Amino acid sequence: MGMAFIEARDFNLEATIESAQIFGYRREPDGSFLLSVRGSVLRLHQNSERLCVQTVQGPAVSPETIRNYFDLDTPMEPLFRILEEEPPLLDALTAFRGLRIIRQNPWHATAAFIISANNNVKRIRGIWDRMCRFYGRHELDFPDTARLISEGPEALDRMGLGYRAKYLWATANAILCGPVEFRELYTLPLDEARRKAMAYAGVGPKVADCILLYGFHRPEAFPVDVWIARAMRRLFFRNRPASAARILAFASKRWGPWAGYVQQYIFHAARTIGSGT
DNA sequence: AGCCAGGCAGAGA
DNA sequence: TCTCTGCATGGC
Repeated sequence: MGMAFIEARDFNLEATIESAQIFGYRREPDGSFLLSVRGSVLRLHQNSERLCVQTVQGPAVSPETIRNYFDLDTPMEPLFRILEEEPPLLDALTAFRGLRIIRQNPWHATAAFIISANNNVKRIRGIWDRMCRFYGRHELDFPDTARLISEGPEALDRMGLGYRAKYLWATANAILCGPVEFRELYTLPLDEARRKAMAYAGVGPKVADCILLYGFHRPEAFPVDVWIARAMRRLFFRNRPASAARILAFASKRWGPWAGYVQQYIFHAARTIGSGT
């Protein structure tokens, strides 16, 4: 069983994993996390600035891959400076300093956030687990597009996605048949990438920004869901009504390339610390 | 027991 | 472009 230690400064493993950017993981009683990274199952434990990585299943994962997966080589000072200059966001920074955006599998992000529409985190996790158990080789193994399609649309209908099943089915087929177009989302200008992403079934403005932020690591994307909309109105719009489009424009202008990162701190704070006062 | 959930698609104005 | 509605399901 391989074991490695990785120096990880300005990193908060718990906040990173539990901030609902990924849904397939298991929290162990001792506080460590079990999750699938690039096809292998890892057991992760953080001890101050040291990350302990154990390979539980599959080939050993290199430290470089771990650093890339958790975005550990991006200096966080610019983000911390931004958050320090925003009084409404100081609590979130204090609570979750070191929360980072994971470089997850693009298809996983696409599937997860198609499932997430008009849904709740508990249930999204339940659906994710069910799909891993049915399609995968183990309980953290989410199916790739080919595997999903191999079982036919009826199998997907039994996973509890409701009306989203047909969206995920259509999008899985589109991605499998057009992998080059899918990969273009890494490099296309943001608005063009948004339009391309929204061409997939079940992908609107919000899910498109989730796909770009979490799946293609484009931190300038800023998904506005009901939690973010509420928090932003309260923190920056004096509780006045503001459309999602207006909130997005505000965030992009104010935080630019870090908007998506700021969003993750606001989102996690809104869901865990609460929206009091 | 009804409201809500990391919204989207389609229709109509 | 904008607003409005129906939508599957289950947690609370």
